[in-house]
Amino acid sequence: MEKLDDDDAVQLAEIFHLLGDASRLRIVFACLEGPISAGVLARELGMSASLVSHHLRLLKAARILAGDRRGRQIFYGAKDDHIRDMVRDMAVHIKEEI
Amino acid sequence: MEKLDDDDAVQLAEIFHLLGDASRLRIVFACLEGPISAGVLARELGMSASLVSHHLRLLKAARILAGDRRGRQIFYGAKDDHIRDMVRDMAVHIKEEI
DNA sequence: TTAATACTTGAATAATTGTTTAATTATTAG
DNA sequence: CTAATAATTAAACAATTATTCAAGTATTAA
Repeated sequence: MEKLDDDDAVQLAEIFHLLGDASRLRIVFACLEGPISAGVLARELGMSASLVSHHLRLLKAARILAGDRRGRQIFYGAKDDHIRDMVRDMAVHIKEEI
Repeated sequence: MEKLDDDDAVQLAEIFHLLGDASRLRIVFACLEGPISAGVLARELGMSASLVSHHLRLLKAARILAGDRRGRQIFYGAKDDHIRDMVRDMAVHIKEEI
């Protein structure tokens, strides 16, 4: 890992870009702790349901989060363990740095 | 590492946001390979000198890159080893994921 | 000094994107 | 069935930001 071609750069940048918004990042971290419904996310983070939903759509599309419907609620969590570890590791790295 | 308060989210998001642009990401990776002048960066990446300079300013401000003047050229590289490792690790994680 | 090179800066533009508002779909309870 | 809850969607808006263009500041060579 040293070389980064143009397509890699675009793909990588897309993921970084998704994590590069404070609202979305807070949503992602809230989901890392365990499945949480869209409504509870909105309430706990103090965002409108609409805004949370918009961000969830992007995070789902990027396969960072996954939704699991149960009744009329949809619970969101990390798409898989690898994603969870990745996000945590990146946060650890950056927090050490600052 | 589980809790992320609002300030953390903003700070973290700022770094992610900087890496979340393909042009800037290509600049960062080019600099990871070793000190490289702004002009060579522009030529090799096919960007205008002005654009590269604007991006370098942001990356310097965030202490991701550092510049070292030598004659009339300024060579840019990772601010320190920790930054270098961090960026590489994040890229590795994400490339594994996709 | 002047001329040339290397890089930066500021202003303007073009494009993207985060957020809101209002309307809509899905699911369940009565 | 209707009413109520949970979430999504579309359109519009506001704000941010990537990029370009033109002018400006260092540094060195002649």
